Amino acid sequence: MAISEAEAVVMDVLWREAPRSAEEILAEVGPAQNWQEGTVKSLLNRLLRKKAVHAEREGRRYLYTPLLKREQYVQQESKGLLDRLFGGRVAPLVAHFSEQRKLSKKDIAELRKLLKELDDEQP
Amino acid sequence: MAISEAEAVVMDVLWREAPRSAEEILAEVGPAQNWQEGTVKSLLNRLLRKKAVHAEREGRRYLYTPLLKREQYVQQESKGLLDRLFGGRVAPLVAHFSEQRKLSKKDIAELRKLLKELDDEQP
DNA sequence: CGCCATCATTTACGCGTGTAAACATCATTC
DNA sequence: GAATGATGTTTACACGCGTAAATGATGGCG
Repeated sequence: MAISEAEAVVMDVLWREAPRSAEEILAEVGPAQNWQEGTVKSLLNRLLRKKAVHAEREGRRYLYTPLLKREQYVQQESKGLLDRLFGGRVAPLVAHFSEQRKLSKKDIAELRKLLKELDDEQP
Repeated sequence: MAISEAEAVVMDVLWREAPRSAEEILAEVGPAQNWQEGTVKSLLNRLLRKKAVHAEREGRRYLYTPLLKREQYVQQESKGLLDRLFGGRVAPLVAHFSEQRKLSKKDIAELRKLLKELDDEQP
């Protein structure tokens, strides 16, 4: 089963640093999200059930470690969107952002560099 | 309220051609999706409630037309993903697909063309 | 040892979703 | 004009999600 958006917020904390306790996660995510302790605990339990995190007892509490890798998650999510909206092809997606004027100078520079590298690697 | 994935499938049919009757929509989407008539009707009603489509009586049935434009929907969806996963920047997204070897020759060619055009337009 | 503070686990609840059956409406045919 | 068939509308139901309160377990303190 796919992990939900709220769950992904918790994963994000763990991807930045792990292992972490529920309390630490709450501290990092509570203010921005306005979540209470119970909320975070529930999300952690659902993530456990989905085998997206692993919990290891440390004294009185548990420390949580991500099992699902960020790269995997990003992969699934972006492939889903790409397939649903752009026929699975990257260029139309970029074209979309381009039309939308959502390409920053920095983006353009980086894209150029990226293409150059692809060139070099495959002459 | 945002439109759901199943609802988007119905919208897709309407974006390809509109107006259309429920029956026509079912004919196009039923086989692939394994949906029954009631399902499509419900989705249409929810889309009506969300003001994503408009219905106009034509004799005994209704003809549905999209109100939400495909471009708007694509915009929302892709901005959401971009913000959530790539800090709102396009280049990292493309880099991600590049690492994943998801860039086809065609993609690369098109991206190159796109960058060239951006160049020309803003000398 | 018994109680309090900490954690975690369970249970709850309203809401959207996917899916569809039940019901209502209305035009067409006998 | 009543029965039939085609459409649309209402209602239903299980499930995941966001959010949190209630309950349970456990280790430390007096």
